[in-house]
Amino acid sequence: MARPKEFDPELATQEAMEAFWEHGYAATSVNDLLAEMNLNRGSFYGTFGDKKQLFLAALDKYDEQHSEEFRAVLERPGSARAAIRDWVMMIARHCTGEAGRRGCLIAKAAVELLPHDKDVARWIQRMHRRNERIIANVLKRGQAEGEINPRLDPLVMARYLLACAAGGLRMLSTASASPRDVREVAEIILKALD
Amino acid sequence: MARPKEFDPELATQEAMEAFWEHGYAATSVNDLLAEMNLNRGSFYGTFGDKKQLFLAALDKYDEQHSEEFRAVLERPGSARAAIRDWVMMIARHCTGEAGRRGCLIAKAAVELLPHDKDVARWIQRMHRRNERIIANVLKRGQAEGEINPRLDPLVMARYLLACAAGGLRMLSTASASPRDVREVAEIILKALD
DNA sequence: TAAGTTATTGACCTTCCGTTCCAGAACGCC
DNA sequence: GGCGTTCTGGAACGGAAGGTCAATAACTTA
Repeated sequence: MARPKEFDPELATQEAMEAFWEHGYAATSVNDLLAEMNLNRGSFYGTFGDKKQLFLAALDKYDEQHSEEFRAVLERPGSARAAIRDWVMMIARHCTGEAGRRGCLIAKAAVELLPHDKDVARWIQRMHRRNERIIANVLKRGQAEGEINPRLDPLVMARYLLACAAGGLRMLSTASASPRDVREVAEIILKALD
Repeated sequence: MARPKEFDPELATQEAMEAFWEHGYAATSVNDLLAEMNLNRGSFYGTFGDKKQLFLAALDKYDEQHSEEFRAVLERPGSARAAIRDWVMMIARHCTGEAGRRGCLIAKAAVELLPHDKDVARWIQRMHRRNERIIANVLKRGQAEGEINPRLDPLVMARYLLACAAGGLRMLSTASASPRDVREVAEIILKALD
């Protein structure tokens, strides 16, 4: 019973996410965002509150899209061990080429804002725990089915995999390592499952 | 044969480094720097050129101080294997408590500036290659002395250790993992040397 | 002590920052 | 077709950003 929006907030959030992903939080000005989102200031502040709230929405959108991709691999039926392997190799692929250059939005947010921003700190910690749990569950299944060394602690191992794959391989990409270099390191990471 | 500076440029660079380390590049304004360095604008621009040049100088200073600490452990005489182990555990210690909260200035610089800043990109790549070389040399020595599996490729292994220790453990610290969590993951990383 | 050089100081410049506000336009409902 | 409500477009805000500049001060050398 009022004038409808002329833009799609979901699509606009997507554009904002891409902009933040490319340039980081501080280096993306509201003007940049308006241009990328094809919005004017009134619509921007009326819909999204302010820059910070939009950033958190962009984090949600990023996680939504990427966690879905990862969970599809990790939680598929069949070999748990192969699922872990494919997940690590998927990250390795994300760490080279164009996608690798951009890095991971969540990691960028953590480095740029986490020490001082309590909202972002909470958000990141929540995601990290969730991811640990997802991987630990796959490991437990692999242990139950005899594919993974049953003497390993699933939660510690999940932490290891998450840190080395999501953190370590990303670091290689910032050092502009070749796809082959990244794959070689990924293989060593996976050896820990034996 | 002219008026001498009233401040110590080295000390001022140190203060600038701490400020950048704490808040990142973009979020540290020139005004912030002036306050931390106890300088006025004229002296600042006269001595350091501009914000960006000062940042590169701060990176140098950071590397100078920290690489010395790491090399002292890595290149000491005695067991190469123990040296690698102590180095990883030293990083683990750096990833908890107050130091862990701040993270690593170089990693922060990489994430914040690398995709778009060619100067920083070059700087980071140079450092990364140097660090790879240092670790690979220790690994080679360990292999020659029969302490480390001789079938491992020293350079690949160096990349692995650097990525997982300097990149992976740092990630745990951003997720505010406990010292014990970090140590457990560090132990798994070191298992790859067997 | 005078000349030459460099450091200090603080005012000042332009540009951009994130945000607010308001007049006008577009819709659903009575 | 008026009415209430929301959205749009853009001007305007105060302040902070990075950087410049000219006047003054402090030192060395001749």
